Amino acid sequence: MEDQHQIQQNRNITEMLYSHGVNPTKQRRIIADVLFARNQHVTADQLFDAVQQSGCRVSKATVYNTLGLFARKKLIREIFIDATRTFYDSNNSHHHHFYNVDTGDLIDIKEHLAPHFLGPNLPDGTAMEILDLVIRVKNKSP
Amino acid sequence: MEDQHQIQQNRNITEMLYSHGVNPTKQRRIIADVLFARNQHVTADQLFDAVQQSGCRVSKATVYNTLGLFARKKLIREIFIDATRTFYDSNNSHHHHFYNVDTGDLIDIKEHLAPHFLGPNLPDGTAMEILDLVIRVKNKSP
DNA sequence: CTGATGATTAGAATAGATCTAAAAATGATT
DNA sequence: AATCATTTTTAGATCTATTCTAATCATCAG
Repeated sequence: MEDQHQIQQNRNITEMLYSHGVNPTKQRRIIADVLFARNQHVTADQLFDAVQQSGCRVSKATVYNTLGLFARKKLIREIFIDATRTFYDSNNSHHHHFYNVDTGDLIDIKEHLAPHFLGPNLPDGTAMEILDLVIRVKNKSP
Repeated sequence: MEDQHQIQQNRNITEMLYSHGVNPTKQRRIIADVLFARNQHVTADQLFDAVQQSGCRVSKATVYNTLGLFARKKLIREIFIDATRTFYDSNNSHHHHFYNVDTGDLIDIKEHLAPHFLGPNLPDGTAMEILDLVIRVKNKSP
């Protein structure tokens, strides 16, 4: 039963990698497995630890390379909080984030709430510090 | 005439520092002078170079400390592009940014354009890569 | 099997930022 | 002016997230 579920999970992950143009190597499947186990925000370091804990051995360089690759292939999103905090978000759907500068928590903003920033929709017990919006653009190919 | 303007500029900067609760020391005035000479986006490193070029000597540590202080005191804004790119924006008014991933340019978005992101308002010759919105909140003081 | 290509790895290297401890400046008090 | 406390600056060391390097390993077409 568990095995059945695990096999299904592996198949899904392999599919997902393929469909995003990522060659599903062993390490990439391990990393994806941990990363997509649930929607979550992780740092490269946290993910490295989580992979270790799962009993598999993947080097830290591979974790960094793979997260970069996944982000480039739009499997996941990179979120730059500050110079020492880069999160990876396995939830690929259109949404934004609250970041609590006191606690370091990164919290999802449901997309439909986005127009209501100025209303009373901040997380309980928090006040807005600053809203930073960066739109990354790229040069149009000619 | 130039001197007169410079004196006025210095007075303005001293005022500005005071009014934001920053003790206007020599180095801080030098840094503010270069930083506010025009609205601009600079990295700590670029600012350090610019200060050098202006003929004044301020250590790099002081540049970092001072930029951090100014940001904390809301004289300027910190913009985190990625793990190795932190910009400081001397334009304190309410606005956002385009970042060109190909060129590394940081370009202002006029606030009133913000609701029209999806329209044809991107910088010429560019296409949207990703829109990242992070709202930084802090715990309400009890 | 053989060679080519791509992936992974450990550890070194890099770079932005921060820390440290000492020196210098400032300012208040006598 | 001399003393003391406080703040600021500084050079250099240190930290830490990330990237690089060069060697090894895996995969697969022929």
